[in-house]
Amino acid sequence: MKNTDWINNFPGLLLLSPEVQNQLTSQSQSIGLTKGQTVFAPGKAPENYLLLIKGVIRVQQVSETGREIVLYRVTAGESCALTTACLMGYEDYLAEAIVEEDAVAVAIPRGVFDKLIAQSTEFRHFVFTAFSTRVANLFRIIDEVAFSRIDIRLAHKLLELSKDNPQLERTHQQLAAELGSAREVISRQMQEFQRRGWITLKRGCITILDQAALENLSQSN
Amino acid sequence: MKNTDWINNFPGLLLLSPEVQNQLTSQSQSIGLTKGQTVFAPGKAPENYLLLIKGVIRVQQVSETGREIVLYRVTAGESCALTTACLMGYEDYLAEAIVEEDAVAVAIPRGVFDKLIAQSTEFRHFVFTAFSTRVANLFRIIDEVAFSRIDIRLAHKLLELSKDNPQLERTHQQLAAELGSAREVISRQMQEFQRRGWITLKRGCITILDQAALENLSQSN
DNA sequence: ATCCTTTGGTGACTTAGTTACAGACCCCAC
DNA sequence: GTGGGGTCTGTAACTAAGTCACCAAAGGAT
Repeated sequence: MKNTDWINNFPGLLLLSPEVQNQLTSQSQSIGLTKGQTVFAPGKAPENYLLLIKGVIRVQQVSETGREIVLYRVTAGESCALTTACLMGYEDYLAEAIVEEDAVAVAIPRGVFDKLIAQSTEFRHFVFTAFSTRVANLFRIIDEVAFSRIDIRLAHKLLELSKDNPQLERTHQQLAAELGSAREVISRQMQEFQRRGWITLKRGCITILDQAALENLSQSN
Repeated sequence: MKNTDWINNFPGLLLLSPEVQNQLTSQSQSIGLTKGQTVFAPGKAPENYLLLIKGVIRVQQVSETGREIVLYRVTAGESCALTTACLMGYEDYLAEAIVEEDAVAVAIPRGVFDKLIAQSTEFRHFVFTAFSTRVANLFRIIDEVAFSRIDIRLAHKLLELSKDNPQLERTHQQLAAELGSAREVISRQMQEFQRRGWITLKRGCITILDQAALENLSQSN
């Protein structure tokens, strides 16, 4: 990537001195990631600090029994902070990252990353902020999995995933994987939502009819 | 604390150059923490990076409905890495830390911490390693809460908490809070363990009779 | 059209969490 | 010692969630 405009996607990086920005752009390279590709997995260590310019990467955990739960998504303008940190600590890593929508990322080699961390307060701040956002998110997931009802979590997730358009192309199985639940459980809950006229179901597609009702449920503790 | 011996408690810090070690010891101060004290809580921000020399700090999450789950413990020779990082990112923080056994900690002011991170590769490595260990632990908790049976988790927790001596002074309620479960559930499971002759129960005290049996269960996926 | 795969529906059952108590234990005051 | 009050544990009935086994519908490929 000759073009260095990508840095504009990251407000936190615009605070860096021109000199540091220059190092970032000159000593990194952009890579393409295609849908379905595994960015990292237990035992498969990424060598770079990744900044996502385009696309979506899903980070999820898979249990021994094959059940899954989505931990978070990395979208354009965000970094893979958490995963990289884990690797810097040489911890065995239990999650995996899958490209959900074709993506372009800037890869910052470990050595450069390390140097920039040392050099730039602003870069450190950028990295740590990304870090703490993810960690706070993990805390929230623990809270939800441990203490929240599944109907509330499902309502919340439907809203989160449908953000802009009310058509949501997901299978019940995929939604179950989002929440770390079972397909049958999600199917039943969605039938109940449909019975109440909040959504309609078609094979592989959910249409949200009553967003307000879902919001109301999802906030009800 | 005039004495600078505390640094010996942290193998990772012994790798630092004498100069950096000197900065650490000269620009920090030790503080005493008494049992039951709140080290931080949602809305109560710690100002320092803490290194624990003695004692135990418990980090836990409390749900809106009052249910609790223990996330991890900081013991002598460890740091409060995660919490500090969260604060550096200015994230709203959902967990709280309670002193479980009278403790002594070295408090490194934020400014000094920041300077050392910039200066020393080894210090960075120390901090990131601590960090990633905690994050990996959060991943494990999510996995267990979402996918593990409560009897298996309980067996595991009993072993973890009883490490050296088979007498374990905890109430059922406390164990439930460890696992993010309910007291009645834990009571029932422990009665079952007792029925099988694995433990005996007295008010506020569990005695482990058959450690092997518990280990066997806790490993059975 | 037929076959096959994916997706969704259903009922019976197990496990976990909730609610609402009652009873046991323990410490302290008297 | 006796009597209370608080803490801790036991129990039963119920709801919520997850599991298992199976079937049926939808949609794509040949």
